[in-house]
Amino acid sequence: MQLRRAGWRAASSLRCHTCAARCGSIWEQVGPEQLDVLDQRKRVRVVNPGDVVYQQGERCTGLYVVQRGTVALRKFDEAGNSVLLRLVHPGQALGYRCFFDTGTYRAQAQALDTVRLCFLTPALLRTMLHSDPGVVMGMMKRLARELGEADDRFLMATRRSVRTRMAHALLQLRDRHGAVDDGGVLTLTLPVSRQDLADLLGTRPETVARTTKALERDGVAYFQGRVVTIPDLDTLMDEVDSDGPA
Amino acid sequence: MQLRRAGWRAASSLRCHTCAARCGSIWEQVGPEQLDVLDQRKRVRVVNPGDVVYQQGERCTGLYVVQRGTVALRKFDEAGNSVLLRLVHPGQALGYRCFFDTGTYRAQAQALDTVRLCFLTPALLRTMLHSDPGVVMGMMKRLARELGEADDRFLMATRRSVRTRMAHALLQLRDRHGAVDDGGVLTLTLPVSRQDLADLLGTRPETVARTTKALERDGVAYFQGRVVTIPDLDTLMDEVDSDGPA
DNA sequence: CGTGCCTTTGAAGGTTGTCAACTGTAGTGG
DNA sequence: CCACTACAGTTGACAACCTTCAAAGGCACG
Repeated sequence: MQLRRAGWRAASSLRCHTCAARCGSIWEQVGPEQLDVLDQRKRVRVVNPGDVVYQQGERCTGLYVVQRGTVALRKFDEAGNSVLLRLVHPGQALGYRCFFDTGTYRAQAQALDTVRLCFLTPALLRTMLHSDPGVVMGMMKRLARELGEADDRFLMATRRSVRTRMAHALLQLRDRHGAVDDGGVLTLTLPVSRQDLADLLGTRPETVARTTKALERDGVAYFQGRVVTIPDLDTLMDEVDSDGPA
Repeated sequence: MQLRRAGWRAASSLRCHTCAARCGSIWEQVGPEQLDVLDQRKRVRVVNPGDVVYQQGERCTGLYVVQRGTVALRKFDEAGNSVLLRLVHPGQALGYRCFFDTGTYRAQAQALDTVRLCFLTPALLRTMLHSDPGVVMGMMKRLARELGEADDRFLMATRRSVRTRMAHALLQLRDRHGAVDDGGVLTLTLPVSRQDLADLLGTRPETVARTTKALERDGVAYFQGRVVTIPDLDTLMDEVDSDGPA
């Protein structure tokens, strides 16, 4: 069987009905019967930290949904340089762009930690799409939302300073990578390197370093490697608000 | 009838089967019978230059598809300042983001010239989505493609100079707003003001003025109001290529 | 312990944003 | 028909932000 490769598991190792990642995912509105179909026919794949889910340029054979962990989407140019496009978190789909459009992966997907993925063949996805109206709506909703986020990201990149963008990014990482301790201090563990962070913000590593230092100087956030300590969340949010409205 | 407002017309005034905008649109793969359904139940709306298709914040009542003309998507902040997010051309959907997601328009849609739109009620779209597999795939494909374009746009904005972005934008406008004369000279008519062009490029009007002047100085393109004359297309394309690969 | 890579730091310069004034143009009213 | 007004667009001066280049520091890995 083609799927018998490293990282692949039987579907039964993970039940859709109890999957935490399903909230907010494209399967949010799927009925119980269809969930059974999904359960039986999906495949689960586990990818180790740093390993590649798929390579840019590879032929796309189906659709992934992240169930656990964080995936980095990187784009390579001819010279072999890569840019981190964005992060993909649990509940989000992976590779849908080429699945529906080109048929070839237009970016590389790399696991940043131990990642668990659900894989759907085109046939299964088709079945899901046609059997349950909720799936279509769920997918549309997710794509539409990501399109909106792309707009916001463009505005953020072109109209705000790097410092503001950094603050914004930290706030966004809060949900997936943050934790609040007893004293109300927020600690978050960045899933990415400085270089990758620079790519996310649309700037250079040097500027990232200077900006983190500036935020430390002003008591907004403290950076030790990938661990960020934020004493007061409001101070961080003021960083975003104080730089122009909207 | 609610639809009896200025600009609304009966569906019969435009036949889907012969609609030029259908190529590349979400209806590209729709079968003849479903096209008849669409024909009968869709509504056509004509909007005059400068007039608003819908306002930001309005409740979304259905989905538009541009059949003719160019629509500007603008985002307003609390202070009333607006930013041109992007242009929407024939074949592209309008308002799908709020249709599937929030239910409220998150930007204003303004006609830049005389625009003809097809309007679908939620019920009709649902019918289309469920009756014809091609519609679902067509929509997914379009959304996926736009998502990819959003990524490219972000990379363009963060890693290229304004001059390069300007050249790139001119090339993109070529399809919809350009014309080549006998001598191989490309002439394009910008659908937007300098302020709007600045927004599209992610910069300021002053920088746009300086950049247009620089392109004229170097013989790449000549700007007279909204009319741009490009003597040699290759020279323009070199502008994009010469500034880093990919 | 050395090596290599990522990160940081410093210095310098370029690109872009900001502010202000000027120009041109379109629309208005006398 | 022309002056006036209003506003978009341009131009110039300047500053700030950010990038670039270079080198040193730090960390993980062999």
